[in-house]
Amino acid sequence: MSAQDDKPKRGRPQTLDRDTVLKTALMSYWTEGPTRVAISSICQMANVSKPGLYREFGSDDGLKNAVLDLYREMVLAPFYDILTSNESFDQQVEALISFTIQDRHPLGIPSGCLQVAMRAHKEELGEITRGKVEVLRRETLLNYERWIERAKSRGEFKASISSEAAAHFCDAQNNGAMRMQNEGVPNEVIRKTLKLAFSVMV
Amino acid sequence: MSAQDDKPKRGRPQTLDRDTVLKTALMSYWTEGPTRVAISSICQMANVSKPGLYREFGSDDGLKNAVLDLYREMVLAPFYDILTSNESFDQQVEALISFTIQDRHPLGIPSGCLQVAMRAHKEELGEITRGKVEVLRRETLLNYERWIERAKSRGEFKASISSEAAAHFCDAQNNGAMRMQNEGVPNEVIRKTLKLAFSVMV
DNA sequence: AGAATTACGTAACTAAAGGTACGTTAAGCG
DNA sequence: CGCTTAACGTACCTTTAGTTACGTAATTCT
Repeated sequence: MSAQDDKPKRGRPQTLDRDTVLKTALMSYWTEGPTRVAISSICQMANVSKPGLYREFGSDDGLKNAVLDLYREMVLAPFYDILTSNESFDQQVEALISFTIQDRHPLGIPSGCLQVAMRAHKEELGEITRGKVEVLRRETLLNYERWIERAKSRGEFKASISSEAAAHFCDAQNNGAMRMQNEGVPNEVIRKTLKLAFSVMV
Repeated sequence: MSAQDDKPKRGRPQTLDRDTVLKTALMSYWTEGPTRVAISSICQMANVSKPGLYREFGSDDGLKNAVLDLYREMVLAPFYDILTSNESFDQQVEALISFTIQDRHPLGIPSGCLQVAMRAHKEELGEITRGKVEVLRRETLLNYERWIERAKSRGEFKASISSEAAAHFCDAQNNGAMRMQNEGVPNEVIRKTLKLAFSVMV
């Protein structure tokens, strides 16, 4: 199991940089939309050949699936972290809002959310990617649910509603914020809608 | 201006039924998603030839644009009507929720909302359709805004938030509900999230 | 060194979808 | 009747995007 770097490599060494391809694809999908980026375009940007990419990821579907894994690690995990932090519930809500509507230009981060986009385009994705999207959706909802359960047990959650429905509610607010961002609604307006929405819980 | 039915028709009479094509396309786009239905497929279902359809609508873009007009008339207008009814604000809210989560199977209506789908796929649409989508988006927001202004002037609107932001908030809730419907969330859960959301306003 | 192995990338192939050229047909007009 | 007008629909064209066949190059093993 100790897959060290020193593999006794046989045959021509690989020059394709998996990480570069993944990051290139991630940013493209995020910026342009997951169904609007051609494999060829990714190959050009990442300076790899099409067969090279196919050797590494198997298919368009395989690539998107791998990109989602990366997105989960880079974006979703930090988001989830807020939900399990040691802050108070209303501090966490505040953190979620800040995370969501932070000014992204300076950070080189595209607007919107790749998960939201993938979910909106679910039907146009391959089988593997669709499966991953569904897994991430459930994971997201579960994280919200646990967060709310914890807040309830501390008496910090005010609304009288099932944690399941509350999780869907939070998810809807986040989706809405990401959509507004894509549609060009000013960040301040988005912030107000989120504040209003979350005010029913704290 | 009196374009009566009795046109002095010259040349071969048209057999293509514009209305049938529009309804067929509308239901297909609504059910499958506006970017997942091929022109050829609509032609087959509506029993028209491709050149025939192109003669009538000019292009894929023209067809989608015309379909949106029909959707506005068939679905959005009745929705807007709720916002201008003579009921009290909370009755209107109740009506909106009922309209949104009504059981559609018996009525032969697909789940989700074509406007929501079009907005989510805006980048993949032609210029004309994209324009129409934007017009409808503004119209929807404006209708919410007027509704809220009216409720405020009657003292029925409780939240202290600009009408603009409140309109975006309502729009987000509706979008969220339609997305949940597409993702298979039970109607009762959707109802609960809507109740929770709108509870901040009444 | 040469056999075995593995990755490389050019140049195709294939399918799907939007769109159209063009000969045909059905009407009114003179 | 034939001329004009206008819609009809078969059979194509064109582009785009996912995918791969195949000859070549770079390594390790014996």
